[in-house]
Amino acid sequence: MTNDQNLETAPQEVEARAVEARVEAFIGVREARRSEVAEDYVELIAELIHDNGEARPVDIATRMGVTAPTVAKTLGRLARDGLITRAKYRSVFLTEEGRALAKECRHRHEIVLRFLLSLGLDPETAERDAEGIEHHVSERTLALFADFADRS
Amino acid sequence: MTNDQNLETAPQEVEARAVEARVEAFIGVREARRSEVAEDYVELIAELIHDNGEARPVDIATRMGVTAPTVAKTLGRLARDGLITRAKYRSVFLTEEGRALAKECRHRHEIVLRFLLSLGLDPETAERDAEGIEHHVSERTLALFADFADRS
DNA sequence: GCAAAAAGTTAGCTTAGGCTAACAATCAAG
DNA sequence: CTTGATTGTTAGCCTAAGCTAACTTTTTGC
Repeated sequence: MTNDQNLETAPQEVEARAVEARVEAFIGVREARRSEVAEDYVELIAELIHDNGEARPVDIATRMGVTAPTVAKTLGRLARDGLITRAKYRSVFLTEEGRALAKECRHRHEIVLRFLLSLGLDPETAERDAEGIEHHVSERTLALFADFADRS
Repeated sequence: MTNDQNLETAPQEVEARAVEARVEAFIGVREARRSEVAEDYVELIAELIHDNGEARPVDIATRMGVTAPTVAKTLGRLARDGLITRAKYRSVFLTEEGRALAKECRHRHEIVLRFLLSLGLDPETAERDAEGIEHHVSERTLALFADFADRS
């Protein structure tokens, strides 16, 4: 410690802490990114099961805007990670864990969407932004969003 | 068209349009994801140049929370995409295009951060969420955020 | 001015998430 | 019950973004 004024927090320490927070933020965002696709799939699968009684890969592909092989590969990952079960050439089902995740995602999506709409955004833009934002809101922010939407 | 009531918009058409909007949202989010890393780097490089007079790969690595080889590879892509220039074993510089992007990102980041703070969020969480959210807010939403923060 | 430390690079591996082409299975009409 | 359309899978490719290990270059301290 080759330092003087230690009675008050030195400016460079404040700065250092800010930088550290930023680094944490970057790392956190990278982590969030890794589960984004899984969350989108699980949420969509739940929706398809609810609406159509089943979630077929072809419908997932259409709704996600990707090709069938991409869906197949992603479903393989979801199955490996214990979020879905499936049999060859058959529809997809959510595991207990998958259902829980889907529910949580839907909840977040709805709050974010409701919040954006209550801010005065048009529905199309709100939908689009919500889709991107929902994976990056902390519990704390979500609570504030819900609160705000309720008050409006 | 084996359909009846065409005087009003049929419910399944409304539904179809909603689904289409959702698909567009997914595609849009995927596009946004592709430029997220580049935006983060460019923004950070601008910051380092401003604060330290130069942007060294080692500092980028530390601040991004990744290793030096990862930075090297990413810088290669940024150079290829015309956002930065660099010479071997030397610091990194932004091109005109890179500077413009950095400025835009910083602007977005600041608005989102200011907005979250004005909602009542603590600074650490705000920083973290802003980092994730900033890449997914449309111009329209950004305007509403700025407006809200100003009014607070 | 040289040796050690720090910084930068290269090679090579991994995973995720896209794609097309080719093939296999299922389903639906006839 | 067969055949053609639809759906699903597999193989193989690509890019991005991460890593470690090994190497080169630059900087720094004596």
